[in-house]
Amino acid sequence: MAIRPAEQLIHKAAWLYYAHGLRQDQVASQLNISRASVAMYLRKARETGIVNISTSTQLFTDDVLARKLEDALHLDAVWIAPENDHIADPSTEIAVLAASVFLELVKKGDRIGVAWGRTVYMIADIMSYADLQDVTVAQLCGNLGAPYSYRPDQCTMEIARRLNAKGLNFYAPLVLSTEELARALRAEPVIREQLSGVGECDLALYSVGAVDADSHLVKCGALTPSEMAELRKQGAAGVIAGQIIDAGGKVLDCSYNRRVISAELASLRAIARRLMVVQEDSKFEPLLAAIAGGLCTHLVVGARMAQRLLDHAAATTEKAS
Amino acid sequence: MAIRPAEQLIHKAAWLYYAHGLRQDQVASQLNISRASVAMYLRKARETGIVNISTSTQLFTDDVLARKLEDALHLDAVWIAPENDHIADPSTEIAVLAASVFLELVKKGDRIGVAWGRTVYMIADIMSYADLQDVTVAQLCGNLGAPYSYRPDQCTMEIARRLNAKGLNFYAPLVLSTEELARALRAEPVIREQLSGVGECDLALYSVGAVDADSHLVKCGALTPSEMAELRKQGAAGVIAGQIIDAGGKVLDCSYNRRVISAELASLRAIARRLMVVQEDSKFEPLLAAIAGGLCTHLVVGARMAQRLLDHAAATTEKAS
DNA sequence: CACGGCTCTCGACAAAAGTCAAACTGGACA
DNA sequence: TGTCCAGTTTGACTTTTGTCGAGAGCCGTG
Repeated sequence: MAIRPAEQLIHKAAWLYYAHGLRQDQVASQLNISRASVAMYLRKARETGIVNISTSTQLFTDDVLARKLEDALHLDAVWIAPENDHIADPSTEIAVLAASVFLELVKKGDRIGVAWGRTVYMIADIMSYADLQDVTVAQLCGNLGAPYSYRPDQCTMEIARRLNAKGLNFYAPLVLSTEELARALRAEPVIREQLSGVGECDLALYSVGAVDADSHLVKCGALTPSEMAELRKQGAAGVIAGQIIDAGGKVLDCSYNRRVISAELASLRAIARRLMVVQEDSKFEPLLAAIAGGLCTHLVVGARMAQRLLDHAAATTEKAS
Repeated sequence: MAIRPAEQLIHKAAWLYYAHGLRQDQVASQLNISRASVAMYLRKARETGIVNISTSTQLFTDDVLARKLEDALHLDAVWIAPENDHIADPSTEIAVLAASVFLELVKKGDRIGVAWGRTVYMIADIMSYADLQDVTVAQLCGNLGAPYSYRPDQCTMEIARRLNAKGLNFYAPLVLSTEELARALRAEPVIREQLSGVGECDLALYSVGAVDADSHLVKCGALTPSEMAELRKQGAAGVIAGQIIDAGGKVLDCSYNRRVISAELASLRAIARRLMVVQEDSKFEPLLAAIAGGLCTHLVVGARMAQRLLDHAAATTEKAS
């Protein structure tokens, strides 16, 4: 990890330019190189996270709607991505926002737990690089050899790479074929240690999955569409870190869940900051379930979803009174 | 604290430009304003800390010398500002570095204790703005009505202003004329509360003062040159947050110290991260005393001072063996 | 209602930064 | 030793950004 001479130069150029406010040609003459090289070094510095340019995400919390949602759902912070007509792709907007929010929440020395899914991977993919020292990114659930790029281990590793952090992968499959095997595996020292480490995380990043044929669990072969439909009838409302939860946000009592190797919900709740990001409007019920289960303290959603959540909360309190 | 419409625009422009990577003219057409206005908004955004551009200070820790110092003095981290011939003003360089380091160490929700002095004020003055929410900057010692701009309360307030944080000033003078009065004042609920709050700080920022006629304490009239000389004879080695310490880093047993209203050294040591910045080469002995007293976990110094510290440490261990 | 004083905005120009093909390095290898 | 290659570095060019003075709107005031 010793700094290579080339990197030295990048650091120096970045320092002179960004911290001292010199112009590129001044930096160039200080370092005895051409201005073009300086420009190149600076680009590298930005790309690798040697310099960090971050914009405050205040704008998205200062929304009245966001404040109301925080109150109504008892969340620590809510960010709402606008979904006007002239915004090309709301779901990308949400991911960009989520990436910014995430970077704002990460601190040096943190241990971060990440789950997986299209959303999480999209955030990882969009996220800018940062040079955080002493950060660990830990996988929250077992692996699934999916034909997609967003496998659990890939989500973890990509985020670790972006933050220049240590990636901690899970050495187990997400689902096993029998409950005994899952139990036995969970008792393995390596796995047990990893699972118990979840509660020591300072920050979690995940989304919530839908309980339908489009779910990752189905796409990746962990469950068949009919099994999924059956679970739904039994009360499945959402998927968190590979586990099925009911409308109350509790682990559903079913064979599938007993065969899963993943972080216990109690461990997740022990994480101080739990950032949940939901892109799809269709994930309304799953999100409600996750919130009911206290699985989220920080929330990033689109404007439509936010409105729906607020309407629902209002209707619920009205009914109660 | 509600966002004004103008600030809304600044936020939006900053977001589109920095987070989405649009060009200024694209931002301008999105927001239906001229490109010149966008440029102006972006400057404001940078100036007010809505966007944060920070460069990693790795370069200055990755120095071999820095590593050795960390080991030799048992410090958590050391940053060394270069002092080559072509660096115009080493002391400014140290302050710039210290400001960056400081911003890197601050986290949201932190409570920060700051002492005072030329160095601290210079850091505050040089420090770029940031939009940290939920940060408190607390004054570590009583006030001194000095004919300088770097009064204790001003150091505190300026840093608070830069971070967009809450400033917590001390409602007491630094030195009183009698010990009784100091004791009585320390017992006052307001003051007592403030003093006991020091230990709850997450981060401290201070320098160490010299024990000579140039000391702030003398310049500001807290002590006469001859009193200072007398204290020196009694073993005074440095000044920390307005208090005189001996070579071992302990509070010197003297009337002056008993008349001072300031954070107890034990409270200071209870702060997890203690950033000490020393600009002047002449403050070698005071710095040694501060380090001996465990008053510093993170250190920013110039190259010459670093070398001297290391030589001293080597000599000391040699003698011991 | 006309008048300064004020802020905000814009167009045009100047300055700075980004980019690219070509030249140049310093090994690795035949 | 020569040649090839991958990665830098550079000068020249283009694009983007910063700035400044002029003008437009907008108060409170005489």
